[in-house]
Amino acid sequence: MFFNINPSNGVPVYEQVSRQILFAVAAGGLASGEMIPSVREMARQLAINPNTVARAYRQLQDQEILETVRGEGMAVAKGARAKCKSVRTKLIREQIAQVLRAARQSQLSDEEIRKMVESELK
Amino acid sequence: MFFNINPSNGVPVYEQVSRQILFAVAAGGLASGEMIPSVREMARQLAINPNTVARAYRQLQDQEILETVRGEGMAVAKGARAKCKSVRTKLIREQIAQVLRAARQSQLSDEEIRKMVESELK
Amino acid sequence: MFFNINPSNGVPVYEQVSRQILFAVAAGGLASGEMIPSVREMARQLAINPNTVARAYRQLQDQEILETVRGEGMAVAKGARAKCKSVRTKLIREQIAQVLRAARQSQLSDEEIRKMVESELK
Amino acid sequence: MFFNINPSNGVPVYEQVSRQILFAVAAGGLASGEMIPSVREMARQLAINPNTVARAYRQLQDQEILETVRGEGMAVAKGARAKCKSVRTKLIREQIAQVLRAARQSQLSDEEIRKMVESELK
DNA sequence: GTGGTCTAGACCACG
DNA sequence: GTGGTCTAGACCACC
Repeated sequence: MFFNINPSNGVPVYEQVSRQILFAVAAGGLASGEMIPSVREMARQLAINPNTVARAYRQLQDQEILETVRGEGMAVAKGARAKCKSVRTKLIREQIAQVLRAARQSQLSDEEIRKMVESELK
Repeated sequence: MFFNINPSNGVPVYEQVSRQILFAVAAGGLASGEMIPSVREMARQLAINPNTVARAYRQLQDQEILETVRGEGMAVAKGARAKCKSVRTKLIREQIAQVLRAARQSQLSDEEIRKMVESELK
Repeated sequence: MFFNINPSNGVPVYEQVSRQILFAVAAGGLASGEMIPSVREMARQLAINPNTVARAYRQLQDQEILETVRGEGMAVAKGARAKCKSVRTKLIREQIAQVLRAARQSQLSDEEIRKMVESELK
Repeated sequence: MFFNINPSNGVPVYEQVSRQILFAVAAGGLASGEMIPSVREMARQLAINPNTVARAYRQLQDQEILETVRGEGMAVAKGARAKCKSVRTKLIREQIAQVLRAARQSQLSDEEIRKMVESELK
């Protein structure tokens, strides 16, 4: 697992964790049925509190992306990849929509917006 | 003033206020030298706490977009419009950059991103 | 608020809290827009830890039954009543289905099951 | 033995095992005196931990539903069938009572409850 | 004052 | 060993 956590980032740590797992599943780096590192192990690797990891895992469990295997740990649920892909797309889409709304509200023309996007895509 | 405030929105209320004033100036709806409603009046109209309005005004004052007129209240500063336009553009630019970073981190290709932007621009 | 918490009940405390709020909304005891007691206040009344209350509230917020009003507290979201009613019914329905499945799996006839239900309804 | 074990099910695995044996005896699928598979054999078949099977067997032994036969293994005890039937009934009865309590607490009328039960009985 | 996040440490049932 | 729950106490931004 190669996760980067930035604790002073505005984005909550548990969100960073769950999002990176979600993206990893969406990208195929974590397959259905595969076990993920235990709460304690992940906490140790990321140098954060186990409760924070547990919260991230719980969030994914609520979305049926992870499932607990009693006494063993947590595994990627079946059908998780499709779900993660769609969630990922929806997340990005929402963010884009939000920015574009702000941009328009501030009277930028579509052409100006496009130019900004292109210049940021480099 | 036709501002919409949404207190259960994620965005701090004082931010919503100051941003909407900033955008109004940038768009020419508020001209240099024009007086803006008093803290109390604005608070009454928006049904929010006067402290919150004061904070928004203070923030704009720090950016030299508003200025106090002794004994009268606050007015839009000289040169505010140009400043607001540039701030507005920088704000939007930053937001776009941030979203694009997130999109890339989640493994979307530039082409997919462009398509999403276009579809959201409708 | 007249909530009963039983900490040694099998059912997690945060679940008891969120369920009782959900039922109160479903029953009309808490109307949309109404503020609910603050995390700290509720924790004090129930003599439990604020974090536990916060978890219950968060759970309801994820279901869009509660919403946070910045700096003020949490309020019952609009449309919450209908949602609570349907969730409540679904919860009960699931439990009933589960029990009936168990009953049938253990070879009880429908008639015997009906008799048990009636006798328990007293 | 045709048992289904689901480790990500909420119900402890050892409970699932012991309950399914209990039901099998109650239903007559396992007669008094009949040997049941050894701990190891059962564990192999169900692909679970032998300790878990042992715990299930021990539980049934405590209820005098299974008994050890020196040097041979475990067998269904004399009088087990009647006992299993009564345990089974008690279990179901308790579950029904519990659900009905929950249903009432959530303000459903007896009539509504009956309707739900009937609809779930199909 | 409010909720939100994070840490720390404890206890539990389960396998 | 695993996850789940709960407590306690700290810090933050916001109103």
